Formats: sequence, C-alpha cells, structure tokens
Amino acid sequence: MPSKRKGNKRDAILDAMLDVVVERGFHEAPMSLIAERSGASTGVIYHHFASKEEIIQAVYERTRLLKTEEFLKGYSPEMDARDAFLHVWANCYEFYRKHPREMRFMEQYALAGFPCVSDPKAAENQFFRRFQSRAKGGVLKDWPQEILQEMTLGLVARLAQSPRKWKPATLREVAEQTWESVKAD
Amino acid sequence: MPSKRKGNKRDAILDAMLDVVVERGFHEAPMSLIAERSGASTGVIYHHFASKEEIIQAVYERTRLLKTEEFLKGYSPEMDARDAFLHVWANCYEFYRKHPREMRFMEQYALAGFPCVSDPKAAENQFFRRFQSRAKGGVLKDWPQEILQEMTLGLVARLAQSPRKWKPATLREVAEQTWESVKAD
DNA sequence: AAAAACAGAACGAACGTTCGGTTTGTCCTG
DNA sequence: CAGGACAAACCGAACGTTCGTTCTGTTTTT
Repeated sequence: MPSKRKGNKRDAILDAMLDVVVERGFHEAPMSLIAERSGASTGVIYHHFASKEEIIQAVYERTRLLKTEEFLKGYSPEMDARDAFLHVWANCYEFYRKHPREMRFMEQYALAGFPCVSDPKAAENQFFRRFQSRAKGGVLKDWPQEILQEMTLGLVARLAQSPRKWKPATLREVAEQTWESVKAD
Repeated sequence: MPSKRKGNKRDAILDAMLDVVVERGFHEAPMSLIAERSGASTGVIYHHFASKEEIIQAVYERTRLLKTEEFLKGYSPEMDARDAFLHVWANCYEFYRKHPREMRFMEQYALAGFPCVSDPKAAENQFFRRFQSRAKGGVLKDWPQEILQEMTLGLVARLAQSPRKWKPATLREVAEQTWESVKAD
C-alpha cells in the first residue's frame, strides 16, 4: 500500500484505481477493492471524489499530463530534424517502458468508450507540428499526419508494450529506418 | 435486431454482446441489455451459455476464426515475396475496415485481462512464417519477428481503425514503403 | 412423445453510494 | 503557549439498486 505525503490519500486512491483497472479491467474494479488497495475507507473515497467515474477521469487526466511532460523533455524546436526525431523517439520509448501500467490504462480508457474530454494525443500533435509534410514546408513525406504518426510514435508505443526487451542496437536501427521511411525524399 | 437462420438465437446473443461491449465496454454490459438487444430472454441465454464469461469467450473465438480465414484469403506460399506481402497487407486492411467492431472487441478483450486461450495473433504468425528473417533463410531484415510484425500488420490495424478513409493511392505508397523498410537489403 | 428452444418472474450476492460519528490538523484568542 | 473552535480527513456499517444466475413452466421442433 503506497503511502503518500501529508496523510492525504487522494493519490493512493488514484494509484489503486490505476493498478486494479490494468490488472482486472474496468469491469471487476469494485470500489471495495479500491478501498482495500489504497488503504482508504469507502467513506473517505467519496469525500475526495463524487463517484467512481470521477476517479477514473482523474487518473486519465493525471496520466495525460505526465505523458505530455516526459515526451518533450530535452526537446527544442531548433534541433536538427533528424536529431529531434530520434530524440523524441527515445523519450517516447522510455516513457512507455517506465510507465507500462499508465499506458495500458490509457488504451483501455479510450477503447471502453469513456469520454476523452482532453485530447489523449496532445503530446504527439505538439511534436508533429515540427515536422509538417513537405507540401506545407516540412521535411516529411506528403502523407496525412495520422499515418506518419502511426508509423513512428505509434510503432514505438507498441514496441515498448511488448514484454520482451529489445537490444538497444536493434531499437536504434529501427528508429533510423523509420526516419528514412517518413522523411521526404 | 439481427435474426438468424432456424430460429436459433445463439448467434443473435453473440452479436448483441459484441455490439454492447464495443459501445459501452465490458463494464456496463449487463445481461439484461444483452437479452433486450438480442431479442432473447435471460432464460434462453443461459440455455445456450453457462455464464456471461462464456458468451464473451465465444465471441472472441468466433472473431478469431473469421480473422484467420480472411487474412489469408487468396494467399499461397508460392507467390513472389513482395506480391504476397502487398496482398496480405491489403487483405488485412480490408478485414479491419469491414469489421471495425470485431477489431475493437478483440483489443478490449486482450487489454481487459481475459485469458487468451488460443493465440489472438495466430493469423499473423502463420503468414510471417513465410518471411523469416534473412539469418533464417528468409527475405526480411534481421530483426525480431515481433518488431517486423508491428511495423507491418500492426500498422495496418491502426490505419484501418481510424475514422478517416485514406486514399487508395496513399495506402499503396505506404504499403510499398513499408515493404522497403522491412525487406533485407 | 420426447427433446430442444424459449419466456420471464424471482433470488441472493455484490455493487456504488450514503450517512452518522470520530480523529486529525489548523488557526484564532487570551 | 494553552485551549477551544472549526474544518478537513477519515472510518465502516448500512442502504437501495442492479447484476448474474436460477427456476418453473410453456412453446416449438423433430
């Protein structure tokens, strides 16, 4: 049971919801279990949150913010295009590797039909504005952004999700080959 | 309410479960709604299936079989490597386009922690045996199969999932570029 | 006439939520 | 610095609802 600062159990409740949803799915995530895992009583849970759904939304929002921050860490628009691409690729892989539970939660959240009030791909979009297609003065192939995104960061997400750990050399090769695939000729 | 042959409601129940799960998630998929949507009473549902979970497993298995069949339609191991690749790529895209609900169900099923008794990627694996990496006498880059799979059929799955409909010319270009990315130099 | 398919009311269990009361923290006043 | 007052944090039993499942009986098929 992860205890947090100041005797406040709000974060512990969010952590518990994240864990339980990832382990067992939104079905089979009863409040009684959230209470047990977080070390909070059902009473205090409803002191912090109005409903179960509000907890889930809060986990979503907290994770979305964390992702946006870590994605763009150490990136600046002045970087050379290829370097910037490989840098964010690595950031992205690192994030998903370090936060596999958060990643699974986000995917399940979107798939299960919860309302995504704020764009879950905000981080990706922000980055891709740097690399607009050549027709718009960018350096990438003249394909729709969504396709380019799936070929690059979408691929990273799924590679990081795998239980296998890839050799750094292989990952580097994949990243470089990907860059070759999407950059304008 | 899709009615089926022979007055048998088994299929209608599976269809209803598929629809409801995709629309609302495994949570919020009560039997009462399955009964209403399928036009079957709760009594007859439990005549055909032992439990709610068994219905879900049956939907999973039915979809998995359908997918395996359609993936490899018109494919034979004697085809030229590049042609075979592009052919199955197109099959794959078509399948996901024609069966978006089935696709979402399968993803949610795997994510929500249901036991995958039979390999959900059986179709992909069967196809990829044709294209083993060069180190094993194949024609693809010497990367792990899982990576190659994500770069190719995994990408198709994502593209087909998008609400946007891509131009056939663009798709063809993406397919060809993908082949260039994964084939051995 | 026997079996399979079907209907829908009913049941117990489990769920999300509420409620009354207790502890802990904070800050004001003398 | 003591003490009292107010609020926020907290607990867990209890409530009403809804869920998955069962049961008894009816209709349809073979």
